[in-house]
Amino acid sequence: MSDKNLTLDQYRDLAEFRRQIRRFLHFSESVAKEHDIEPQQHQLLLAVHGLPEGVKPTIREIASRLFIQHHSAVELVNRLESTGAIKRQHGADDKREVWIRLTPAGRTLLRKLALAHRNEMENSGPQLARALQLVVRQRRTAA
Amino acid sequence: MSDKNLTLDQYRDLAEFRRQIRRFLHFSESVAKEHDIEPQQHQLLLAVHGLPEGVKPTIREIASRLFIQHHSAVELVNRLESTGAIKRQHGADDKREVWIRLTPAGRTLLRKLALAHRNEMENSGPQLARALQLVVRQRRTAA
DNA sequence: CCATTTATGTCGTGATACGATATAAATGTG
DNA sequence: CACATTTATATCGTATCACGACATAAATGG
Repeated sequence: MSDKNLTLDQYRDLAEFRRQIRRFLHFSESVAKEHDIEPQQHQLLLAVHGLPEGVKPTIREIASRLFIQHHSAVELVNRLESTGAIKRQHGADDKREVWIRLTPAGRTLLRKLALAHRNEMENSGPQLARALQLVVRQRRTAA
Repeated sequence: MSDKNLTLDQYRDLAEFRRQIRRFLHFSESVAKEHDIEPQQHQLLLAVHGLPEGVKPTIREIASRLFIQHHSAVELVNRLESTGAIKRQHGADDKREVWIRLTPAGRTLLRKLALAHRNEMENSGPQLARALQLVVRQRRTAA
């Protein structure tokens, strides 16, 4: 099914794919810091605000969506709360839960960042798509 | 040219795109740690081995390709050298330069990781492509 | 009613990336 | 050819982040 070796071109395609991801992430980190927010905190804001319909914005849910442990999410929430971008709201139903709510300041901040990202996708989008295509294509035509 | 507002769906598409990137990176980090190497060190190995034809594997070149400062690359190289995955080779031409060379152990390690990534792309590839498409499409049909 | 599970929080640690700073080799300019 | 400048690498202290280990409180299930 899958060959046990890789050609040099396959390494290069993988490297180029990672490079494009890093290019995008580097842009994202720069924009975040220009707006005085740490990159990971920005991503938590986006994850909360971009939650699908009907999903509760709890610590655990967000941690799961960010692929981090719950206590890592707790720390991000602590920092975001201290800067005033979010506030904690204790669960009305289940009192163990903590619901994360963006403050007006948090929403304003996220909107600026999201607009910058939307614009950047005009550059990153095609480059990422191309690099991704090369990796996936090589995968299919291997063997 | 670009609207100053975003719909909730646009936030959700951006969030989903970031989620897919994080899913892939989380997989990548897991595989790296299973092979007893730190994620960033793995990426440096790949960047070196996947260098285009004729590009010198110097610290500065690699730092540029990873979008990090040169001294951050120095630290990664220090750790990789201490684990025996790479070795430093002083530039024959320009004695200031340090050329990074994978050791046989480093190449074996990278090959295992690259194979695992190539397989994973079968899952991540389509999911990433779909999420990316939604973000870029929304960008085009906005306004 | 109490053992267990679930949700969140605290603490200490290690990897990473950075700015500031340092050193050595190469280069340019008079 | 001296010497100021640039280039390539390295060191040091600091902050963010993610983790494992552990703790606490609320919900749940025999």
